[in-house]
Amino acid sequence: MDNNKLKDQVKEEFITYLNIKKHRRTPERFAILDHIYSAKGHFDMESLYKEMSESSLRVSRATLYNTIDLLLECGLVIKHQFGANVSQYERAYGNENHDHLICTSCGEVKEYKNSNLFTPSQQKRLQRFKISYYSMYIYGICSKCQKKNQVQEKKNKTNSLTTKK
Amino acid sequence: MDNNKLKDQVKEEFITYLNIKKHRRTPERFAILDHIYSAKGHFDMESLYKEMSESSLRVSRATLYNTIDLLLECGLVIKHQFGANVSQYERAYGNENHDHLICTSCGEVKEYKNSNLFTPSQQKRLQRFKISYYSMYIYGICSKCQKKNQVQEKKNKTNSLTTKK
DNA sequence: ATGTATGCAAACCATTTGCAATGAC
DNA sequence: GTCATTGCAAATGGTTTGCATACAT
Repeated sequence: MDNNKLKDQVKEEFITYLNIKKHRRTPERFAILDHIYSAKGHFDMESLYKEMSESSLRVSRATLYNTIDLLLECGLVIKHQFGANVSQYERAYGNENHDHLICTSCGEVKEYKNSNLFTPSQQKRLQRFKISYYSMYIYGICSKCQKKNQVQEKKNKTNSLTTKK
Repeated sequence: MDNNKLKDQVKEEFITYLNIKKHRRTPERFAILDHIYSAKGHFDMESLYKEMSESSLRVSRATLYNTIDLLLECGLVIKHQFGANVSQYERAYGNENHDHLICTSCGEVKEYKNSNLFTPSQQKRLQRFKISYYSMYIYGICSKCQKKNQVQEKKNKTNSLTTKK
């Protein structure tokens, strides 16, 4: 399987990072990384905790948060805070580069493939800032909610007309 | 003053929104909008609360949160969650369009002017999503922290050499 | 007069922290 | 053997909520 290759690669990268930082290579840390790279898409801490509770190696919330911090620092995981109370995460590799469409009405988050990187002039202006990754959040109203709103507005109109009479 | 003109404009827009939604036009709501449009840049709820406590019309935290929700909904204020625990806000008008450079090392957030809008082909693909605004967050290491890290790494090297002896 | 909006304080809940026990080195 | 890491449970703190009072309509 192709995903196993990726898993090995990120594990290697994680080990290198742990060695440099002189952190220990615990089974919990590898299990968490492995689990995160078993699926694409967004996840939050609660779902990760529950999923891992049912897996071979159960880990505590504290360890989950600790390990996520390490994975964020070495760039293997990306963190998003779209507007809800819970932070969302996703693996950094094996996902296509994408922006996020966030509906401010229903909260739905959709991925939107968009591979426009920085132009040379932008790169130049950013030269002193070492980019590790970037996130584009596009807020608006999704098509479903637009329709819902239209229906709602029609209702309101009818109501105000009848009440005015 | 030019800013007063903007204040009047956004107040008008807010009134229109309140009327449509049949919300009341309370002095607190206008005071909060006015205060937010008195300065550029980011702010959080705590600083807004403290500043307004010292102003002519004191408002409670509850009202602050209620009103910010309204201002978000009608698009007069933008909300950011850069990674720290507190949400950051900024006024939507009178600020140049800008992206955000967020240093993952020290947490500093810098604005970066960047007026590249969506290309026609992107617009087309987004046609069913009604964009109200978008935020570009660029994570990385700022120049200051890069320097700090270099110094740190040199130290580590020296230490490991001496300990190896 | 009516019912929405405010202020206060308590509740909520994701995340962080303190500490004893574990296990990587 | 040493000390970083884990798991547990308690603490934290930004945000939300419930309810009595105030006030916009």
